[in-house]
Amino acid sequence: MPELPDVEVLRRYLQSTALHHEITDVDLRAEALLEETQPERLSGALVGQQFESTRRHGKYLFVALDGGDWLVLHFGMTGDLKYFEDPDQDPEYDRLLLQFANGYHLAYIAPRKLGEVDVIDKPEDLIQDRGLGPDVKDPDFTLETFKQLLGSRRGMIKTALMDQQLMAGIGNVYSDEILFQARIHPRTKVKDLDGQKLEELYQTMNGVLDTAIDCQAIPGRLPDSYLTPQHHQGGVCPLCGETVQRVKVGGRSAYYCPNRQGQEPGGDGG
DNA sequence: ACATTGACCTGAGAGC
DNA sequence: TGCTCTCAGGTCAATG
Repeated sequence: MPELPDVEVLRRYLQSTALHHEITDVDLRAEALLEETQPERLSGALVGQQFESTRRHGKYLFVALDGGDWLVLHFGMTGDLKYFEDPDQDPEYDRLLLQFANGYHLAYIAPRKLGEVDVIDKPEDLIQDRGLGPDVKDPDFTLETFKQLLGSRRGMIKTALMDQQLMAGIGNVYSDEILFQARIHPRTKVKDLDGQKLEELYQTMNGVLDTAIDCQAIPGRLPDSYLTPQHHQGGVCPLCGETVQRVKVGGRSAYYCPNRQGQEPGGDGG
């Protein structure tokens, strides 16, 4: 779930619920989620403070505290947030639970504990330390940027789209959705895409990400023409009914429609 | 450079 | 019911 659109939806959710309430208690139930923060610093930075604003870079969510620190949340493969009042609504697998002075709670949910919770001085530090590329939804991420980054790539397009060091935000599901909408086979070599095709891909990428955000990143709300709800074995192409194919790309399962996106590329060389 | 694999950690679902 | 196996939306490190 938590790729750029999902994280953007979570950012807006937190923004509209948990801002400007004093944090009165912090309960971290899985210390392994802390990658570069001492447990004491977490509560020390949060208790008595309020969330002031939010930022997102790729799949990372940053929340500014009025004390000057930033809370970092990364959602791994299964992370989620829930803001609630009634303790009976405390969700399963809540790994971090914040209590606010208004009686509400914010739960960070991570069944697989593959996410990250940290407190840092500023987002730029983490972006630099992790070597993240530019966020693909940043206004500065232009067609020219996109073409320039891909210009030196020799590998497959799906791998490039998912490389957070190259460009940040796209994961396995949305890379497949973007390539499906652009009618490009996931194993296509970047160098085999001409300028025209790259421009189409760029426009498609923006369209898919914007649409997904508009749909709250809920697969069932996506347009009927979207592949994402069929992103599993036995799924069928929403446009032609062909059974989707699964291939390994960069260690991940890529799903695509062999009818609309072609068979394995390569061989004839043009 | 790039591809591949395994590790991290846990749960869901299928098959027996 | 219980066991085993495979897969899962991410990231990182090690190895060809």
